[in-house]
Amino acid sequence: MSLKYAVLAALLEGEASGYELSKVFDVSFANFWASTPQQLYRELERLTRDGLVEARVVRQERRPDKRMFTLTAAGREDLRGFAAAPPRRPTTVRDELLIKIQAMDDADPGATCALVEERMAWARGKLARYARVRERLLDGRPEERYLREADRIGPYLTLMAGIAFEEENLRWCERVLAVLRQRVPQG
Amino acid sequence: MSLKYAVLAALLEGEASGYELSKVFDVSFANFWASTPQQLYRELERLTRDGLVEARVVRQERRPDKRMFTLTAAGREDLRGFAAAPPRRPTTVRDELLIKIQAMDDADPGATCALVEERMAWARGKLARYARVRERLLDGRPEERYLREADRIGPYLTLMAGIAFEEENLRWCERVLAVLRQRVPQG
DNA sequence: CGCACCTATTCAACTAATTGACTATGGGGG
DNA sequence: CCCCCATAGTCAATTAGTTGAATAGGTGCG
Repeated sequence: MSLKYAVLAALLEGEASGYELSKVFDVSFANFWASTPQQLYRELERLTRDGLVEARVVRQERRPDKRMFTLTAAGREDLRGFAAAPPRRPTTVRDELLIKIQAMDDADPGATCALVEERMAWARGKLARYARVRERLLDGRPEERYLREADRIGPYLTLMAGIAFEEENLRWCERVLAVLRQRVPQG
Repeated sequence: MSLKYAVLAALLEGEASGYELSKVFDVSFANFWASTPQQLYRELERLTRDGLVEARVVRQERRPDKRMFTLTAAGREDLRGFAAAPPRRPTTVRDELLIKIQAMDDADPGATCALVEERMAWARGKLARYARVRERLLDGRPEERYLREADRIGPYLTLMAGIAFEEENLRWCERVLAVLRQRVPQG
C-alpha cells in the first residue's frame, strides 16, 4: 500500500528511472521502506497506469534504453494528502539478528559474537554512506543554516533518523558483546 | 521464512497458546518481528505438521478450549542451528511516518507536527510496557547481577534493543518538532 | 437486558513480496 | 578472449502477509 507513496516521495527529488530509484531504495530509503527493484518496477507500472506518474523513454547510445518517471500534478496531490493523514498501519520491523539473540542462550556464544560483529561492520558501512549523503545535502553549509533555509528538509530529517538508528544499533551491539565476554571469558 | 524461528524462539520461554503468543508478538517481539495472530496460527499449524512443536488441547471451564504448544527436541535443534547461522536477509523496516516526513515539505506543517506528536505518545506507551516487562525479568535483582547469573539473557538483550530504539525515536521526534517550530513559528 | 469487549481460534479471499532466471549492451581486468 | 560487473529492465512461479468476517462462550457496566 505505502510503497506507492514511498515511490511518489522519492520522485519529489526529481525525475528518475526505475534503476535509479532502486539505488535510492538501497541507501537512504532503506531505513524506512525496504523494497526490491522488482517491486519498484511493478509499482511504477501501476502508478503510470493510474496517472500519478508520467514516463518518457530515453534512448541511450552505449547503454540500454531507460524510462524516466516524473510526478504528475495528480500524483503530487495524492502524496500531499497522504503526508497529512495519520498512519494506517503501525511500523513493522523484521530483524533476523534479534531472533538469533532472543534464542542465543541455547546456541554457541562464539557464533553469536561473530554475528554481532558482522552487524557492527554493516552498521558502520551504512553510517559511512549516510555521511556522504549528508555532505551532499548540506553542500558546505552548517546544519543550522541548512535547516532554516533549505527548500526541502524532509529528506534531511529522515536521513538523521537513519543515522541515529544505526548509531544506537552500534551502541547496543557494543553492549551485547560486553555482556557476552563477561559471561564467557574463555570465548 | 523467519517467522518460523521467531515462533520457536518465543516457545523457548515455555508452553504457550496461539493467543498468548499473539500477545507476546504484540509487545516484546513487535520490536524485531512483526506479525498478526492469523500468521501465528498458520505458522503453528505448519510447525506442528513438521514436528517442530507439539500441541495439546486444554479444555477450559469458562472459556473456549485452547491448544498449548511446546518445542520438540527437533524444534529446539533447528532453532539452535538458525541462531548460529548468519542472517539470510537484511533487516527490513516499514515506517509510514518516515515517508510522510520525507514528503512533508509539500504538506501542511501543522498536520506534520500532529503526526510526530502522535508518534511520541505511542513511543512513550511502548516504553512504559517495556519497563514493566523489564521489572518482571529482573525480579528485584540489579541488572548487573541478572546479566551475570540469569539462565537466559537473550530476551533481556532484545528488550534492551527495543527500549534503546524507542528512546532514540523519541529524541528524533523532539528534534523534528524543534526544527518545525523554528521554520513555522506561527504553526 | 443489552452491548461491548475479552478469550481463543478458524476460514476464505485477496494483495504484496520474494526468488530466480532471462534479455540486452558495454566496459575493465586478467 | 573470457568472465564478471554495471546498466536497465522483464517474466513467471511461489510464498508471505493482510483483511474481514464467522464462531462461541464469558465478563463487566450501566
